[in-house]
Amino acid sequence: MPDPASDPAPDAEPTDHSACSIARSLEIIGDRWTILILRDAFRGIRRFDDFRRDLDIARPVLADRLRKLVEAGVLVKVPYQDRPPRHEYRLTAMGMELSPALVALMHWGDRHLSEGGPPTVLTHETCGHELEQGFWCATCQQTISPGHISSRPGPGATSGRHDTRGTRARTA
Amino acid sequence: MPDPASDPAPDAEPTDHSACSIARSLEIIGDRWTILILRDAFRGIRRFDDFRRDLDIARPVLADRLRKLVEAGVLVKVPYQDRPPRHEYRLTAMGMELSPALVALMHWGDRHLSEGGPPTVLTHETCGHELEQGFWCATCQQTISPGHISSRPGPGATSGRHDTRGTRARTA
DNA sequence: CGCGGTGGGTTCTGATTTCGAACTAACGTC
DNA sequence: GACGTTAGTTCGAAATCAGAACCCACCGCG
Repeated sequence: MPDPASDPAPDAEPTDHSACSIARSLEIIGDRWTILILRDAFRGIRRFDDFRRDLDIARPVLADRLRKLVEAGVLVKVPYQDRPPRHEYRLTAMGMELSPALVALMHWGDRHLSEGGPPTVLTHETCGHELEQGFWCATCQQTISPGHISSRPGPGATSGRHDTRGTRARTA
Repeated sequence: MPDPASDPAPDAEPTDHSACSIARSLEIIGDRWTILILRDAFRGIRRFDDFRRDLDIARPVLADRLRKLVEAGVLVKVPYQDRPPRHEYRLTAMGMELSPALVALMHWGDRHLSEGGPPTVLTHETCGHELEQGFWCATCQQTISPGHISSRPGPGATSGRHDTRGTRARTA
């Protein structure tokens, strides 16, 4: 069980960034505006001007980010009227699968950056109770705490180990 | 049960960004380099020069990002020798709690951006089986699919609803 | 003691990017 | 036919970036 605290500096060879999924993801959504655009998309915003108004973002920047997101397959342009050709931007399935990442970011902000009371809480629609985001072992049918996670790097992974768990809060 | 697909453009009033946890989080980690630095930190890298070598990042940029992360409380400087004063950068508890976000990003990249084989897989340390990241209802003792999530905005949340689920892949 | 090497930076450049304000364009409406 | 709406593009100013050089404290070496 590797523990970063007892394992000072494993390697120094430059990581091949093109082979790291995080780096690849960041090439698409690694931009402050882009993530806020996606957040708005999850909130139901779809039209150019609504994004612009809500985000108070410059038009060229918005146009650029939307274009890139469409190119990447995260959003699609769906026409909603013909005779001035107008379309809206919708999340694709690929885009929707970013939801865990957005939620994780929101939770982190909630926990550590908010002052005054509990912010957004996700609830189970059928029972109404609070949900937590975590890791689930389908075989053992139980949730896993970060301390019990190993990683097995596949072909597309960064070289070597890639612990995403932490050192049990010992470092703080 | 709000569904973005049947609910075209809910609002146009500008969102108060300072009141959105995602926006607040992005103020700290909303930067390509910053996230890569954190990824490295999770991999066990701790020293200035190791970050620099691994990321191939310019010194001033690295120094700036590390300083900001320390200011924000995501990293701490821990001295590891005295007589040339040297220190390493370690994740705080707060920093470690970014792990779900990083993992979500990695998973997304793995699923949608990787070519050729399955990349990094997280496994349950005790049973060895593959883990999935998801939502868990502690009351019902079951995982929840994105379609069964509601959100209840608290004081620190964005105004109104904040669906993080999507429109059941209908949009693609 | 003088000299190079190392870790951890800062300061100074220019080159990119990013941004916002203004303009374009196509259409609908009064 | 002047005006508003939607969705952009073009253009110059401003922030950001990378890179090279420089600094400093220390260590080991001869």
